[in-house]
Amino acid sequence: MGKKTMISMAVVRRLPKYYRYLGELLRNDVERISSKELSERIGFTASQIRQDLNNFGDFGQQGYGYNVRALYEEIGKILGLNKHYNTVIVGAGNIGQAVANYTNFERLGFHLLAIFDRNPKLIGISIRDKVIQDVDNLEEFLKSNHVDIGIICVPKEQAQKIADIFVRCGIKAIWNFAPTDLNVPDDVIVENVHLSESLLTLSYRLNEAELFKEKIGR
Amino acid sequence: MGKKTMISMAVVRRLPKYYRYLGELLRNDVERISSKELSERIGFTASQIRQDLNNFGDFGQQGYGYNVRALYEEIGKILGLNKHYNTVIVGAGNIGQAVANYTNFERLGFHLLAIFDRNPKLIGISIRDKVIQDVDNLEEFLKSNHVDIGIICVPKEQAQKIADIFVRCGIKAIWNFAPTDLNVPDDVIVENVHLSESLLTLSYRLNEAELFKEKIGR
DNA sequence: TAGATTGTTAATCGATTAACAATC
DNA sequence: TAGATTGTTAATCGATTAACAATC
Repeated sequence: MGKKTMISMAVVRRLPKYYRYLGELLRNDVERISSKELSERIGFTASQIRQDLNNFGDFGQQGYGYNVRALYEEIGKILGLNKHYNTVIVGAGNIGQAVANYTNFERLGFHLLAIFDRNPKLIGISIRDKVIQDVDNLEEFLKSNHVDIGIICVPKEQAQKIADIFVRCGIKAIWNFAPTDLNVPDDVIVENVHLSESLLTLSYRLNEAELFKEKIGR
Repeated sequence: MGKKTMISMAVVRRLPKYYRYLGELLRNDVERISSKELSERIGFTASQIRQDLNNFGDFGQQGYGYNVRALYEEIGKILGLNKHYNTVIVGAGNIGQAVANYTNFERLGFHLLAIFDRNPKLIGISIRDKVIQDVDNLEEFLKSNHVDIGIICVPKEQAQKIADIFVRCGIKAIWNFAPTDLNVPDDVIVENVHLSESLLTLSYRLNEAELFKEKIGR
């Protein structure tokens, strides 16, 4: 009996962490693991682990636990890692170059097809065998190449314009590093990486105790 | 009357977004805004906005709404942006360099003191006027300089070792870009940026509909 | 079989939304 | 004052945890 209900984002965001921990267990030749043991390592409750996994199927076995390799592979499939994705990066500045050079993504099945920038000083330079192309060629490129994921690494002022091109060319998933929110149709998925929001969260937490000490004093 | 209760992370993670939107309004010379108007722009409900802000104080005025500048500044203070932070980056690879070059952080009050790496080819090179130093000098440096935030951009195998040095030298906040979880004492805050988890979340969502189509077929 | 551990239901907890009295 | 909009309480919704029967 299949469940058609969409999975909550809270669950989805834990999946990559399961995958990472199971990969480590696998590399350490651990064959089986109970939700209780995994709980102690990963820091979620055993109950939550069982609930999470049961969203996708019955991967465990009573009295035994979970087979590490089988579960690792199942979660890999759930995450879509049995597939291959073509990506392009737009913006070859610091972050664009960092993402381009992160070879681990290639290993996971994310294949970088091309990099674009509008800066003449960068156009023509190679990053990992990819010549940086003029962003004016982006739309044409997307029309003649199938791209699954568009990666935006341009300044925030240009981000929406690039997103519009992506949408127009049928890209359904955008990985956005620009510090802004993108407007896209409902069928296009945007995953944001907002570094400065992460840093501000850190500075908030660093000051939190103090913040409320002052309040109490009032 | 001050509230001493800690704020939930759900609320905290929305604060930087409020700050960003208020900054934009300010730049567009918007003087006042109601929770309803802000709701339409930022995408949170008006009710949630009022609840969130009331965790920190009474910033609004009945019948008027919120003064944009005042609220912007208040949230800035809440986020700790009225203070100045010294940071160091360990790991001068792609991500380390990208973070070092992100000058916007400087503008927010995060001052980069030094960059470290263990690669002799990188040691001695300058990034934004900072000479990359040998990581063997890290501990000594931290003992003679006050550092608020340690930024980890080394491969995952070395990340815990660096975190241990940070903790030993009294650093209370770590911004971790290594794809691993760090073990630190309770009084040390870790903020993770796990790029590959973000990418896997994206690929999950790209495949979600399909995943459950298959399930139903069974 | 007995012990272990899952899958799953029920209970709890926390976060979001709705409603409205207070008040500018 | 009348209208608008907050601050805040109450209701709802969703996510996590606890409990335990099912079963390997």
